[in-house]
Amino acid sequence: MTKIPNTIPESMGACSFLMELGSQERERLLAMSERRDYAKGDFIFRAGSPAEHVYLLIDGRVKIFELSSLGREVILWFCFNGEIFGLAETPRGTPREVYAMACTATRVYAIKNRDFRDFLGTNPKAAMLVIDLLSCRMRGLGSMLLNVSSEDVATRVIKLLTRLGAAYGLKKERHLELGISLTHQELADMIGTTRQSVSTVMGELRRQGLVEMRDHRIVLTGELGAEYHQQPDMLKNRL
Amino acid sequence: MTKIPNTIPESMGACSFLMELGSQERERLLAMSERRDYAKGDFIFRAGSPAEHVYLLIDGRVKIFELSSLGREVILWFCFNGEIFGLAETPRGTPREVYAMACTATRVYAIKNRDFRDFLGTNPKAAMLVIDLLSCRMRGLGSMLLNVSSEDVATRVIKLLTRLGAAYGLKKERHLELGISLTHQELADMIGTTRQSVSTVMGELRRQGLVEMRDHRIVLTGELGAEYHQQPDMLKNRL
DNA sequence: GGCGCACTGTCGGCTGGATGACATAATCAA
DNA sequence: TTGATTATGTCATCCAGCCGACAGTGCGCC
Repeated sequence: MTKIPNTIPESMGACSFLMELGSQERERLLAMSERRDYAKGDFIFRAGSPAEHVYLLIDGRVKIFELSSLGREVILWFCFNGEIFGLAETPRGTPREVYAMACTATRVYAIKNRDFRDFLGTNPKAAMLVIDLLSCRMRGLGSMLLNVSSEDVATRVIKLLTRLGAAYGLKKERHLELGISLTHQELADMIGTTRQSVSTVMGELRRQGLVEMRDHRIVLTGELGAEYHQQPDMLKNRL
Repeated sequence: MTKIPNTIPESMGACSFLMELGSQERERLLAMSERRDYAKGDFIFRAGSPAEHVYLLIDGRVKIFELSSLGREVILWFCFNGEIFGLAETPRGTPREVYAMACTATRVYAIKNRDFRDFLGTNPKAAMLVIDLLSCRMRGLGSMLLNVSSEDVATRVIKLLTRLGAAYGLKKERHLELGISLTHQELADMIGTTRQSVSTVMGELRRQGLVEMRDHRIVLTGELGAEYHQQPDMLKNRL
């Protein structure tokens, strides 16, 4: 019932939540929550709407993003099994500032703000976990900001791949296969560029033997797959 | 001794920390901390160094930033009296990922990670404050990311001014004067552009009567100063 | 005073990358 | 199978904004 599939990459543990809770607390949390299912493409919440719940992601993939004034998506991060999202606007009760959309069929448990707050108040360990989680996401946003605001597109793609590799990579021999499949459009929305530019860069990287595709998954090979030990010339200062 | 000057704009209360603590907890915290003074331009910590303390800012202004591979500064935020910083790397004990530099003569109280963690563990209210704080900063970074990755320079400047106005603005008659003075270079580093571009845009805004300078402080006038009630044509979709 | 330094204003030339367009897969539904 | 939809590869065009340069201004310091 509360099966948390162990397909969650270990490295994500840092940002997972359910797994880090003791089973007792987990049960307590789930007891005060309400199950909801969403189809691919459904919004779980939208910017501007009141923030009344936090969400535990049980199954599926959720995209957290903003919309620019021209309607462009800016993806802040993805959520996977066991992660919690919808936290940031909770404390002050301000309206949502981001969108959360199910990328696949998705099951979540929704918890009322007030209940969650009470839970944290009586659960220092859980509160600490939330602090860790927010810190982790903050650092992520910080490094995204660094990327977007002062690196060229090729660098941004490489850094993004590296980051994804660190977060969702599954080791295979000497390679690193991303456990998730993303479109060029999604990659572009994560680094503030266009689909075309991503296609071009990915083409170059493939030709240089740095990435390849295996059934829709990106595989980091060669220097990119080898855990950043030495940096080849073309990667210099880009990781 | 622990005087927190009331020059702190009220709107910043959301992100201030010391002020929100009860005086008892405040004393307890300060008791376990160590005072340190920095001159303008000193680093309080650097990216790469071990993260051993969190800091309470008692007096002065601190700039939190990253460095791009080309050596460009990317300013994440500024800290003012009463705020806490250096939190994000604390939980995992990972090295610093950002730089903290004193912009003016600065006094801080440094608290050992472990002590701070214990403090939070026994102080649900303080833990909740930290959660609020991190959430608040996360949302800030999110909106910065939105800006940088998909708006043009003029829009980014206007949005930045608006945000600064909301955070640090002091109401004067029909105007909004920023309580801090920033150089064009600093503004540029906050929105991922160049000093020249900022100068140009600020010139335009001045000519259009949207901003003016009063003894080194930026003053938002006209539509920009009037608290975003109606949006004039040129601001449409930019706020 | 007068020197030095840091900040601001402005310009012209150059270019990275956005845009739009189109062709080719690959995927899915019926 | 067939048609529709979505993802990818590639190109020619164009322009926002970066860069380098230089002049003007204000301010602190000796």
